Amino acid sequence: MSTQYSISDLAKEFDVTPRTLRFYEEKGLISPSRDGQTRSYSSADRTRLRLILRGKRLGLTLEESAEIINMYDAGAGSKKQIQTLIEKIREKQQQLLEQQKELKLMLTDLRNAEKRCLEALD
Amino acid sequence: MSTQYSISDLAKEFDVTPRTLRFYEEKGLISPSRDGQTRSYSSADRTRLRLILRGKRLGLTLEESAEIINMYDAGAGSKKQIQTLIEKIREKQQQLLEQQKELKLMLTDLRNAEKRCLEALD
DNA sequence: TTTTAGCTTTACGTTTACGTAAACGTAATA
DNA sequence: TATTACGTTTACGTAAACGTAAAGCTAAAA
Repeated sequence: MSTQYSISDLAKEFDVTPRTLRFYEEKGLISPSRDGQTRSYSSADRTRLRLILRGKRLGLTLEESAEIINMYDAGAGSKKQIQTLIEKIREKQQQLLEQQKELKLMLTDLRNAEKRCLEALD
Repeated sequence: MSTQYSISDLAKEFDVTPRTLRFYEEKGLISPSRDGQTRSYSSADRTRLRLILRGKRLGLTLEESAEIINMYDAGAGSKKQIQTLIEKIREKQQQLLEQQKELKLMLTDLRNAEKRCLEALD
């Protein structure tokens, strides 16, 4: 059998609580299989979790992350579906590029603030 | 008198509701003066608002934005205060740099997803 | 003068992303 | 055998960031 993870395995690895993982499942973000009653996470589930958390660190909502993740998984689908996906992907890329600009602005400002503070230390 | 703005002036310019501006004031993020009973925003207030919203677009909480903004404004203060500020500024810079990495990762992933989708269109 | 437009405060409602506790099952360990 | 550790579901609670509605003041326009 391929590697499977328990709920607390993943919780510890990614520093979240089991509650969080159950919540993500409730929201349809991850769908681990069951070993009897208990959840069993595949490495694909683990990857999904990593992507969700990456999205969170960028300030995305869970829904937005779900949208992006479903883009990765979209190999199948009709031509029309795929084209819609491509549009959404490009939209999201645009958003991230904007965010990158804001981030640079803020970093510049912070460096200036630091400089002023250092100068104030004379 | 220097330029002053009404609550709806700023709301329109930054595409937020007056409620949002009152909320920020309630949280101590902006402190417009009063023209009798009504709020009157200076260009400094306007700048603070711009910084708050920039922080929001980066996924910062209002409290985090407030922290950063207070860094900009910190010209005065004791040496110890300033040194504490500098540490916080560097911390925040570190966070933003990490965020920048995540962002690049996600952009790369999205470009790959786009590519796969395009290839699936054969 | 009455209506309209915009401002105010007060206060309860809403969504997101979980936290926390109750009540229970199971399996290994003391 | 009883405790400990881990899992489950169900359900109410919570913080953040506003939305929305009520009730009232004020000035300009119809």
